[in-house]
This record gives sequence, C-alpha cells and structure tokens, in this order.
Amino acid sequence: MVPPVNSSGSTKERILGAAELLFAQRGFDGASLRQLTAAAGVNLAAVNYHFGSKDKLVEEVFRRRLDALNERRLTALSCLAGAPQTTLEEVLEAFIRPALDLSHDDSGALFMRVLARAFAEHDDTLRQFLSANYGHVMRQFTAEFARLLPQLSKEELYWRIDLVTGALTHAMSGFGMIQRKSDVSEHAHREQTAQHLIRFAVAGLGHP
Amino acid sequence: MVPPVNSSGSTKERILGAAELLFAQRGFDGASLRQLTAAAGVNLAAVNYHFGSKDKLVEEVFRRRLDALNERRLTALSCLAGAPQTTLEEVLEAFIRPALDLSHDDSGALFMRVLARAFAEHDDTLRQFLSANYGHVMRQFTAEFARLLPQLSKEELYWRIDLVTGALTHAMSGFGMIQRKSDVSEHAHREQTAQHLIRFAVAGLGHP
DNA sequence: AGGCCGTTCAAACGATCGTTTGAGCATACG
DNA sequence: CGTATGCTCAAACGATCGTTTGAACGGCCT
Repeated sequence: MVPPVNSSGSTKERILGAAELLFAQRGFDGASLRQLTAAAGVNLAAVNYHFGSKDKLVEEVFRRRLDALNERRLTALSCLAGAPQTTLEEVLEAFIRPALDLSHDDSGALFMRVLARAFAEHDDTLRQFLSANYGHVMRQFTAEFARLLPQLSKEELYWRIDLVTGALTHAMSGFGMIQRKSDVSEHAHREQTAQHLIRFAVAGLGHP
Repeated sequence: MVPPVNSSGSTKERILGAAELLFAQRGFDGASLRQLTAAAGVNLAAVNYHFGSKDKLVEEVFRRRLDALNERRLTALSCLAGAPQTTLEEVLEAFIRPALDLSHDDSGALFMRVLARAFAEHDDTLRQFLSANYGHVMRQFTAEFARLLPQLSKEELYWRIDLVTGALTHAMSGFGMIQRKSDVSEHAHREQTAQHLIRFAVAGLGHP
C-alpha cells in the first residue's frame, strides 16, 4: 500500500522520516507501524527496538524538530534583547522566521502538519510533553509581548497570543498542500509568506 | 472503559451524541464503535444499521450541526445586505455569533473540537464533503469581504481569511477546556468572548 | 390470531493493530 | 579462533478493529 521512499541514512533516521510523512498524512493513530516500517524500508520490529514503543517514536519525531526550532527562536529573541528599541514586529519575526525556515524543505513542511495535528488532538500526554520540554520558550516570548504591549490586560494578551498561535499553526500546516506559482522564485515566495504572517500577527497582537 | 451517558432520546440521537463526545476526545480513528455504542447505551450493530458505516456516521455528526449553523450564518448575512452601510465588524459578527451560540451548550462546544480536528486532519474525503455541502457559505462571506475591502488584492484577502479562520477554529476548539470564572455571568462571559474574537478578526482582516 | 416490519440483540467474521520472541547475521575485541 | 555485541529478520502473540449475520422482540394492520 505504501511504497518504500527512504533508501539512505541510518535505520533510526529512516524511521523518523517515514513517521513524519505518515503521521502528517494519516495521524498518529491512522498510521500503523507496518505502513511506517514498509515506507522506511526497515523491519517491523525496528521501531520497538530503537524507540521502545510507538508513543516514544512520536515523542522523538517532535524532539528532533523542536529542539533546533526553539533554540533558534530563543537565539533570535536574545539577539533582540540587546538592542535598545525592539519592536513588536522584530519579536514576532524571531518567533516566525525559524518556523518558516523549517518548513522550507518538504520534510519540514510535513512536520508543521504533524504539529498542527498535535494541537487539534488535545491529547493530554502529548501536551504535557510539549509543555514540559518547550514551555519555557513560549513563556519567554509571552514576557516580551507583555513588555511591548503594557496597555493590554493579562487576559487580553493571552487571548491575542492564543488567536495568533492558532492562525500561524493553521497556516503553516497547509504549506505542504498549496502549489507555489512557478513564476516567482523560491526565495521571493518565502519572503512574501513571511510578510503575510508577520504583518497579520502584528495586527492581531497589537491592534488598539 | 467508557460509562454510558445517554439514557434519553432515540437510538440514532444517542449514537450521534456519544459520537460527538468521543470523536472530540479521541478522534475519528481513536474512538471505536464499541466504546461509542457502549457510551450511547445501544447495541454495537446499531451504528451500521442506522447509518450504514462509521464514515457515514461521521458525516451525519457534521451535517446535524452544520446545517443549522450555516443557515443561521447566511440568514444573518442576508439581513445585513439590506442595510445601506454594512461594516466589516457586522459581517464578521454574522459569521462568528452563530458559532458562539452553538458552542454555548456543552455538546455544541464538543462539536467545535470535532470541527477543529477535521481541519487538522486534511482528510480528502471529509474536505470534499464539507466543500460540497457548505462551500457556498464561505464563498458568500468571501464575496462580502472582498466588497468591503476593495484595496486588498485577491491573494492578500485569501491569506487573511485563511489566517482568521485558523485563529477562530483554534480558539473555539478549546472552549470545552477552559474554566469560566464563577464571578462573571454566563451571558457576560459569552459577550466578552465574542468581543475578543470579533475585534481580533476585524484587526486581522482589515489592517492597512 | 397471524403475518409483517422496523428494530435490537449476542455472536461471530476476517483483518489489522502494537508488541514480543528467538534465531540469524555482521563486526569488533580478547 | 572464540565470543561478545549491536542489529535485523520472519513469525507469532493476544487484543481490538469495522462489519455481517440470523435469530428474537414488539407494535401495528387486516
């Protein structure tokens, strides 16, 4: 049913790549270990051998991408902290750009779909994992937003951050689907996308 | 594992109610017909007898809510069309209010979770069903947005609508979770929520 | 009463699920 | 050379999945 796609890399990485693809296409429940290992071109037992269980594999799929993504986000944010006059747009750029760079290549775009699924699932185990491992990133950005938007009540700020998060997740989860017009360069398209997302986020967060 | 919850109504409606709850909690794949029929207090075979298959049951869960929801949206929109000077805020109110009214009661809020899941799933069958049955609603609102925001290019408008849709879906899918503070009335809380969503949507759609 | 029809029921169907097992293979080290 | 060690493999495990079956039940009509 699912043709083998990966023929390079270690067994662990072939599994992670195939998992990212099939989790994005069919969900965590929908993608079976048999489809997954067949697509990766590895034995069925390899998942339990290398990762322990299917759930641990799911966690590893997230960890592989989010570790690098959130590190880049925090780096970009700390670079801004040095500047005397940081703007809302710059902070949002520090948050959005790394995610856009990630979804630049196909597998990265697939991961954004996986992430959007995880948000919609409302699965407690997964939420606790994400909160425990990457909650500090969101907390740091939230603090910065609060500093830049002192006129907003705490409740109002949380509402806006929640709405912006939803918009960005929804938008970036669709990147694998929409066809880029061939008459614009890859770089120009990415720049346009970044502009759309950032200007929308600025308007949503900072409107009077 | 799942206690029976429904003890009133016809078999079909008990199934639909339990399906809404379990689809929201565990997803379309994750909720089995055995859990579902046990929660509804009906026999396992009742689903296939009354709905034909599990997939048809999923469609019926959507149809039951979306028929009324989108009819109310279109009614509210057509009421506005008569007025000489309609504002962006009024059109967004026509779109958002019916959904908020729906998620007023518990089962309605659960359905918003189901809807958010369907968006994240990117399932082709389900998308075609939604597009075929309710695409005209989105098209009508889009036309109204285009009329009210003539300065926006078609591409820019689609981007903003997509982002606003994502924000609203994300926000409303969480309504079942967050606890309302007991010191504000139900009605006041709903009014505040509506204000947050509408003002955000106005800012996201209409910013210069 | 008797036959019909819509509905419910327990039981079973084959398929597929995540996981485990134990043998087999290769490479590295003494 | 012998033997650990890390990994892969086919095969099987019990559980659970969606769906089907045929008998049983209950109200309604003639």
